[in-house]
Amino acid sequence: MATDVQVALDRSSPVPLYHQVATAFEAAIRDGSLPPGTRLDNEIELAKRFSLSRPTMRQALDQLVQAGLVVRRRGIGTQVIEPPVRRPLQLSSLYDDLIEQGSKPTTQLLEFEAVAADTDRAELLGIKEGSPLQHLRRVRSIDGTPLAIMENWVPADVVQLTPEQLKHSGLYDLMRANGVDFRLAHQRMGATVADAEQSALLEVDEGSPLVLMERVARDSNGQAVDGGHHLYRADMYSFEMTLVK
Amino acid sequence: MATDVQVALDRSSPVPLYHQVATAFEAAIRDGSLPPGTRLDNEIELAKRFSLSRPTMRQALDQLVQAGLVVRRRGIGTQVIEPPVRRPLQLSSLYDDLIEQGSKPTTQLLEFEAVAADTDRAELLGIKEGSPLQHLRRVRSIDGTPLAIMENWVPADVVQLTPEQLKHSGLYDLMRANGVDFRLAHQRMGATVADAEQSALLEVDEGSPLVLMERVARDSNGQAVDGGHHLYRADMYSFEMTLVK
DNA sequence: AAGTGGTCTAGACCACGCG
DNA sequence: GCGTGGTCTAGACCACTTC
Repeated sequence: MATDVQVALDRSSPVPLYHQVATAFEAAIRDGSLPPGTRLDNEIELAKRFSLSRPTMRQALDQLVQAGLVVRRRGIGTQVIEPPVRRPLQLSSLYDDLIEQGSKPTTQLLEFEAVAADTDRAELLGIKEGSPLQHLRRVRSIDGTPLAIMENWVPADVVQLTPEQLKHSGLYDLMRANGVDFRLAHQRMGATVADAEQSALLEVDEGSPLVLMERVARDSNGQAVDGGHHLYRADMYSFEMTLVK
Repeated sequence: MATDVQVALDRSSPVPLYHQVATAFEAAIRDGSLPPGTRLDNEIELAKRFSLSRPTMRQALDQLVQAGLVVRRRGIGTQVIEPPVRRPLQLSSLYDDLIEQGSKPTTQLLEFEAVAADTDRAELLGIKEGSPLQHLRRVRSIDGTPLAIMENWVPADVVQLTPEQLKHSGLYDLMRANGVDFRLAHQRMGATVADAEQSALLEVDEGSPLVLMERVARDSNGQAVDGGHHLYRADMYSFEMTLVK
């Protein structure tokens, strides 16, 4: 089996070796060099080829498993999996597609104000009631078509935002640039229908389906740094994920 | 900081040591023995305490990170984060979810028939057009309240289902019992609104929001073993997940 | 019996955060 | 400077699948 993946390993790079290797394999799988069903060499052979130890090679392969790109079975080997099929009809990840095509999302800032945390917000973010928050409400559009209404609450002590900044950058980019180190997020996805105001903002009929996402993001201290409530047009957005056992 | 987690390690058990340790910590975190903010001992200390090597102890801690239970930072240490009401991403079915919550779901089998794969279905499952499939359509209720309309396509060569079995078990349980080894699933979530038939089945108003989930599950061979198209009442279902790093 | 991945060990050096 | 997690090595034994 030809598993001729080319890797230019840079041992002086800050990027871990296992990640360099995994990235190379991921690229080879995605561009078709390693078509679905391909059986990779065993990990000892691969480790030898890249002059790595077996544990390091394993760490790279584990990353591919986690990404849902290969399956591994003892006694059998490692095989490239069938990629998920994107159906052109119905719901599609138009947002991702447009981003890949080079379209630029634009953001309209509807509201930006300092507020005190009410009971719900305080509980959600794990902070004291009455704590100072920044509340923002935005509409994100792509090529002039509204895609989402995004409402966020950011604790004032995390970062001080300005309306000017928010017009030119995404919230998360902005927060990262200000030293916020996102580590994990809990999110919940559901569905709802557009009311009068929402339908006007998103340019859809009242009663149209919307994807609802609520998210709490935390930094490396475990401190909540953002609470988000987002509504997406269902005809322009769906959330794809790969679950690995 | 008192990190007095008790573990009865069984080295003769088929359960890996790192998993035994991780499970013990997970239990301690979930039951409050290790409240949020608790700082664990460093991994070398922990390894010594459980008589494990450092890599094995690390593997256990990595599992906790992956589950979104702790954060680790070099130079700082390992800290327990907010109480994990959320469950991690995992392969599951609605039936499994409900069982875990202690509820008693019931299933009504609307349709069960042998069909040949049409173009869409063949592409979705990665099989030949015209291949024999089992098509089923069910309504899942909980305590008498309809929760979901579930439509599935299962290749005939994967498992032979019977209507009788489907009334008493979840589809995934049934398939597992027949030797199907689920390994991964690709799924997509979106939103839609109930049409006349759907609203009648789910006992909601026409135009009510529904959570749409499409899923392709694969076994350890990478073969597609189920294609599902599920509609959930938005007022009774949402999907929670934890994203790490 | 041969080959595979899964687990485990006992070290080593490095990058980072802090005092 | 010190302690922390992050990375990497070079082995070992085992469980499982296939022939």
